[in-house]
Amino acid sequence: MSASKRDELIQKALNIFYRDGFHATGMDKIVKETGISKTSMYKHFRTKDDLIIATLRLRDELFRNQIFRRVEELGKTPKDQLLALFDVLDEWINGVEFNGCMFIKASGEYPLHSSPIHATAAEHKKLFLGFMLDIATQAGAKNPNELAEQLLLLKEGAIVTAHIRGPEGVIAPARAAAALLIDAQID
Amino acid sequence: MSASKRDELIQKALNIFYRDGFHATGMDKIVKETGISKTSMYKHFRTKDDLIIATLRLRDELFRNQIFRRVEELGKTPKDQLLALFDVLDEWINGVEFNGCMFIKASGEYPLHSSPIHATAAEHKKLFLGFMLDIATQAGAKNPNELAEQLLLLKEGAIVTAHIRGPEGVIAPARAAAALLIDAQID
DNA sequence: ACATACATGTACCGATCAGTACATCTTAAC
DNA sequence: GTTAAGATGTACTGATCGGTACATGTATGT
Repeated sequence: MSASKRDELIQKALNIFYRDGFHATGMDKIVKETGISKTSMYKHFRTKDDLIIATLRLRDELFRNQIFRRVEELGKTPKDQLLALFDVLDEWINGVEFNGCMFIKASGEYPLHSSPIHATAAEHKKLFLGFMLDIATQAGAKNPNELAEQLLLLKEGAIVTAHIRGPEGVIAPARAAAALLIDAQID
Repeated sequence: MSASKRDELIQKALNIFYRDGFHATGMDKIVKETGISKTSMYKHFRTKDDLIIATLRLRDELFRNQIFRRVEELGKTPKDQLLALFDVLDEWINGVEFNGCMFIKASGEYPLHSSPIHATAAEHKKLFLGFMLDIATQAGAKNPNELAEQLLLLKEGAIVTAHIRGPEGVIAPARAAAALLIDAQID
């Protein structure tokens, strides 16, 4: 299977898993919706779980790159970027394809910490926290570890709440809370 | 089926769904682990989805009662109770049976807002927000709606993060953030 | 002993599941 | 034309899925 076919499979499978869930999506549905044959799929992925992990890794890469880029566009200084995260979240949760956090869903469906799928979701969160920590450090936060963690918790809470309830009335209080926390640590 | 048998089924099914997920749990597994026959199950629940909804409703009741009681035990004043929520969360996420939020999992596996299961999860969140709003109002918050929402977002973020990464280093920053937000609104 | 209510046990239905096997097709290079 | 690589299509395996049907067992009241 060519690399481009493999990438196409992962991208399309990602969209289906994100929309419908992991257990609720069988391999036959993926065949039907991607137009890629089952034989081809099993040429690149030993198991369905391996395909799921590949989709999570792609999602991690696309997601962090997108957020990083957007946050840099919207925020001129590191301090501004910390707050800009919530503007980026606002754009996302109000988008038509918003369906919550793929990693939260993955760890919900694969709850054991020993599961490679759960581990991949945990890895994403770790990387994202590192991303936040970098910016908080650059912004001169008094306790960048704490601030990064707090902003991450608000982010996760906002995403989950927007997914369950809908996006209304979620980002404004999150952003206000973030502003307060940021101002408490950064001049 | 007697009421007590029905309650037993719901309680046991709740534990299984919470531990293993909804789609990953078939009716035969529930039969095997509860010792209740399939015929009996279908005497009280038209469908598996109906059983899931019953487990979510029970979970909502037990959860809110438990949190409410514990928060009142740990916090003398409404202001203290707002912060005490995070101590209660700390107890929960460090417990051996902690497996994240059942409602977040449910809405993850049933993403459509039109799904009765998703709607039941959303209802729980709405009720919990109301619970927080009551305490914030009693505590004399300047903007109780905002404060309640912010504390809920921190709570959701803490739960989700503890489930994905493990409980370490989650509640301390959440609690510190909550303290700051509370002090900003309540003398 | 009999009737009734409650419950169990399990075979069965049609469908779907992950993964395998293999025949066949398409394209490209030589 | 031949070979090789990449891919499709689909039947198949054994298992599981939600839900139904029905025979059988148990407990209780009369």
